[in-house]
Amino acid sequence: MATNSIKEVARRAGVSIGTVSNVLNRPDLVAPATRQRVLEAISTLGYVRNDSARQLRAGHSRTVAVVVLDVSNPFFTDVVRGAEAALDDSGSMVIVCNSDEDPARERRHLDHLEEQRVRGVLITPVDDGSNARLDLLIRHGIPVILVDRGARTRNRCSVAVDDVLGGRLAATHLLERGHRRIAYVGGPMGIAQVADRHAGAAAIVAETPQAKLQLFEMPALTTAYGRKAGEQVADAAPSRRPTAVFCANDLLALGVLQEMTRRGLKVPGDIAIVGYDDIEYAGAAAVPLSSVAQPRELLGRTAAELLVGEISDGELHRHRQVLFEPELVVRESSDSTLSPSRHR
Amino acid sequence: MATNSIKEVARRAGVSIGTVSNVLNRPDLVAPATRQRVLEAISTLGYVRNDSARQLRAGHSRTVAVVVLDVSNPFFTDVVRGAEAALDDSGSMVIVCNSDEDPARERRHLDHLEEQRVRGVLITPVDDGSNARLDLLIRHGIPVILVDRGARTRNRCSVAVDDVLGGRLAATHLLERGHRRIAYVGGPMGIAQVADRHAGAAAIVAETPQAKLQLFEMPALTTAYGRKAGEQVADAAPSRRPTAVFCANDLLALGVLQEMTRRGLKVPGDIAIVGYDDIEYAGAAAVPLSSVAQPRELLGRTAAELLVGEISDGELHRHRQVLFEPELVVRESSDSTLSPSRHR
DNA sequence: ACCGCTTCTTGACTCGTTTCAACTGTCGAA
DNA sequence: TTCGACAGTTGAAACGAGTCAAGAAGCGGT
Repeated sequence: MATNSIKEVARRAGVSIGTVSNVLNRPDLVAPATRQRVLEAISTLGYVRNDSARQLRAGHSRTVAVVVLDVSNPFFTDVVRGAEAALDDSGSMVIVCNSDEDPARERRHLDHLEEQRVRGVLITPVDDGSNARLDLLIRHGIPVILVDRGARTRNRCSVAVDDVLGGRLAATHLLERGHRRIAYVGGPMGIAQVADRHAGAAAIVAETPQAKLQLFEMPALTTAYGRKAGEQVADAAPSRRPTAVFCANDLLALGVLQEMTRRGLKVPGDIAIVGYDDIEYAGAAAVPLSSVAQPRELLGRTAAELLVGEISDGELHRHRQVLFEPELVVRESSDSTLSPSRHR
Repeated sequence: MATNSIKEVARRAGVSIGTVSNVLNRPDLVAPATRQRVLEAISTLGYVRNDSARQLRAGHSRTVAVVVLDVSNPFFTDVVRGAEAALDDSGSMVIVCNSDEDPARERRHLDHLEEQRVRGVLITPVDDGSNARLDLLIRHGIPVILVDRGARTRNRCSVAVDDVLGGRLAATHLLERGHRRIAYVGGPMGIAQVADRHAGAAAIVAETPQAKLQLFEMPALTTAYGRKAGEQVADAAPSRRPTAVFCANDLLALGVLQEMTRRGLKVPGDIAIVGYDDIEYAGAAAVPLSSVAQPRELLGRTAAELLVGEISDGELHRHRQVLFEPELVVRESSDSTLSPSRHR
């Protein structure tokens, strides 16, 4: 029962295997009566197509893999959602692989995916070292779309969000509200996103006389380090203390918010806070958090569409680098104008 | 270059395909010199095994599927993590499928997985209607492990967490802190978890004289409905207002917390709050949230282990139903004793 | 020179599907 | 009566890897 092949079905229906295959793949080629008989045989036998055999014949599978840095990160789960939505009615299946920021795991996944001859890979690579492995994939004929990493080389498509612009948006907003001493709480500057967001903010701040952007570089982008950063900011002498904090992600921002609340500093009255990513809980925080939102689903959807394009274009495909614009969502945590008197 | 088979390798190395296969699968059978030659051929050709062909021959794949209700839900991502950890060194690969609570999507996934002859399926089914489909899978020889759903029928293994106990833990805790008027904020009672948690709490409350559990049934388990529930609770006449709220999940609890804060009610002073699930942000809320924690990774890990067991046991496998115990994590939101004077 | 033994190596066959050239009927037109 | 056209149907030949009975080669002993 577990192993019923097309051959069994053919025997049962009194036709050849070719006909069964036709019923399955080009039903209109088969006479209605025959088709009926075959379908009955299929259902009484409980026959289920064997995908391995199909793939072997076809030379490739119909699955698309999404390799993410962290399955539990809402950013990536939304990207996956978008990709799924785009591929839903193309007959392909999406499988999600979790590299967990571990190069070895990523490698293992890519090896396995190549053995599976997947149709294509959407990936946020762990580091630049992945590039050699990805080049190999591409040379072996498996299209690769980079997600949230601008492609340095031009031999692949990519989708990303403009982090520099995100930094500019946040800084512009805070400057408009009258803030002149602004803190940037970030993670390791080795992370491109962290550095880019800083660069954008710094560029805008530099254009404003008397405005200063003070950098706090934390070891990781977590709530705990957010609290620590909050301490450092709050400990500054009142006359030099930043009146606003822009954080590289929302977890840091929530940490900062907690610490301010703990110390009885009012948000946004004493300190305004802007986060980044607009995670689900940003709006649900004690003081709803302003945040730079990225079009996450769109990112996944577009990546998938680029992939479909690349597959169907074949040889004459031109790789594209798509860059999306983030949007600032202003909520209570930064929504007050600093009275001029508060300066200096 | 894209299509290199074992045959190419054999030609290149001047051996037969059988020998190449042996190098790949039982290297010790091959003389070192030959092995070396084959390995060189493999690397100069950039040969990559074709998994479809292997699977076709083997009769089944080496992947295990996890079908979850919602990829973005931390509960499930942790379950996936656990399963991955357990299967990491078994040579199997984990793929994640997202049913998104949609029976049709779930069906499509299961169909596809069966065609792929996956080694096994860990699934939290959308509803009881899935059972027929799952029975079919099992009859076709694919082991199914139910996650977070007690198995009604005995033809499959399952892992779950005791939600009734979770309700008891929360209620016991609140009663011990002196609360007698307790609210249960839940979602649709059609959801087994919601009903079970209520049942547990109700049972304990019923044992305590003068204690009352008031039910607030919201349409969904979201922060927004948490706020709404918070309004209802707070609007009660002070003499009848609950002094504690037990929520069916943390999102509801965060909503309640927000609403209380908005109205200037002190948590836990005026109202104590206990949530459920212990999501990442529970501890990071404005007032750190007490919550009933489930051993999520353990759930996934155990499910995977049951699967591995079932595969290796073969015919003589006895299905098991594993039930884990949740744990109450007490944090600030419920951590104060109600003074007796506050009663009535 | 032959035997028995071990150590490698071979290649035809198998897995289940798709494909496609070839075949069988049937019908209408010339 | 023969011919082509057409609609269905057939079955052998792939696809790539794993298996295993059988064979080859080497070696020591008699």
